Amino acid sequence: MSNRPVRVRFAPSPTGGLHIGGVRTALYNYLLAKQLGGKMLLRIEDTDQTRFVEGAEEYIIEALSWVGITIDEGVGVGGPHAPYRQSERKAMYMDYAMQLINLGKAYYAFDTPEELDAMRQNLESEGSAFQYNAATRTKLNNSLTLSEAETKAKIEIGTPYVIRFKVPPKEEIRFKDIIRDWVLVHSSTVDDKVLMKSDGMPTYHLAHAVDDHLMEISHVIRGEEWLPSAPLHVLLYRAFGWESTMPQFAHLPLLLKPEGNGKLSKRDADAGGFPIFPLTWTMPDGKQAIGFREEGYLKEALVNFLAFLGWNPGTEQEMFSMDELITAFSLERINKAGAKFDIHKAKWYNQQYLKLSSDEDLAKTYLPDYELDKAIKLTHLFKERVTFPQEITQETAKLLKIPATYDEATVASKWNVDAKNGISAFQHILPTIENFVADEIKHALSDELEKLGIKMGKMMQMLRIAIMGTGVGPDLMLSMEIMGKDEVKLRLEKALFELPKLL
RNA sequence: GGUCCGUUCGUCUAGGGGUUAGGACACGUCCCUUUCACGGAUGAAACACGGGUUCGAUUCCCGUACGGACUACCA
Repeated sequence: MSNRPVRVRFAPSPTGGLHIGGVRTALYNYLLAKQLGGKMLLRIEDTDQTRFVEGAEEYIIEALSWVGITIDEGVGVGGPHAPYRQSERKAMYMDYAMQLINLGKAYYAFDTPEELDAMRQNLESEGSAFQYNAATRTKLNNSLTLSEAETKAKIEIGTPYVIRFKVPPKEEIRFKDIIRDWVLVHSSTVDDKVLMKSDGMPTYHLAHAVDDHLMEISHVIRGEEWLPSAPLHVLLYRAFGWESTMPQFAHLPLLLKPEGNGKLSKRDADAGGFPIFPLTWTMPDGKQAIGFREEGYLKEALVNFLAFLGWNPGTEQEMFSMDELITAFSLERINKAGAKFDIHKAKWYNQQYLKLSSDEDLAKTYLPDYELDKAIKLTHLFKERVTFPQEITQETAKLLKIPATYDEATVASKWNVDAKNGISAFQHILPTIENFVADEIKHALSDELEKLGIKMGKMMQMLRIAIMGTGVGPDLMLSMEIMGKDEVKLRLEKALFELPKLL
């Protein structure tokens, strides 16, 4: 059971944009597969036709590929167990369900959704919950209470039915979860879940168990929301006689709201001003939910951040490339408790990875309209000051525009005789600076100021205002170098004309 | 309500019967600096509570509290 080849799967439903928690689940699956030389499968669980959303599958594939999760087998790439879309495997699930019926481990049920709802509501008003199980199934409308002939007749005339699993009574279900260790549940608390729906489609429970078995999945790594139904799944494996090859389970801690309590939702993301989808997702109604990619997150940063939400290597290393994650990862080091989603850390990672990116690469993609040399200089100027790469574009645009206004508060406090004389002096010597580069500009300026007895600190702030309009920004000398002598001359003239008017 | 899972700084977490309970993000202060940022240094900041077990419990056990997930012919 544990020495089988490692085969894991990510099995999302195509119901919309891929939640960031799903990306983490896929990532953990991928890390384990790569580390152990196994295979990563992508299976699309589209058994609920009512929730199917056009484009979701393509989106999932693109999202995984963007973060660097490569699929060895599955939708989009094919493989020996094709098809990998459950809707295309529809016919076989009924065969498996029939197997259980013939074994007496499943039965037909004719109760209508309305009848069941009514019973639920009734019991709920009394403070208890309805369960379709050993205690109630003998009183309900199913093949256990009907005669064989009656059942047959009902089916023949087309009465809608479902197939339910007959949970064995009085059994301790014990299974080992890699993250939570042994979990013990009594079979009396698990319901006779529907296996086949009346539309002929299997439910998740049947479909995933059958597929995981057929696809020889070795580890089921999924969210904690599946933990309560895991006992049912174990029972299913037993009923089919597949227990010896049952996958190992690992139920991942949930991603929680940044503040307050509960599962992380789209709402929280909107409220917190951060994305919840890896890529921008366009909803059927045309509304868009921005993605991490479009927001400016680098995939390396997202992956590193996500990997650390619920897992850590046990060392003090914070930065991990995908390859490093693959070697360091282990299911045993995953936490049990849910992790609050704090976007601050993601931004920090982004900044770190941005600093690590090459100036040239960034320049080419974020400043494509500039001559490469200049673009590289600009990138260098801004790279370490911003969180997102597109800010390089924005900051560049600001830098290269002659200031329309000047920061009045700073002008009010810094404009003095020294500043005025210093700026004028700088304007005068400007033509004499042959090689207009940062170092030369700085030397020329400080030499001149020394002659005049003006301290550099007395006028630098005002010089910055004169050139840039604002009191804060990147290295001024470098900025001037990039904009060029003529531009600086122009700005000084304008400033000397405008600034006195502000007093 | 029932079942299951969980609980170390504000957040992500390390650790684990005897520790000054460690790191990272965020925050404060200082240094660097023409400003801001980066970087460096530094500070504040945590074992939910109550019982056991033990020479000793944050660590093991049991309760309680709190939180979460699930409780669909959704996944």
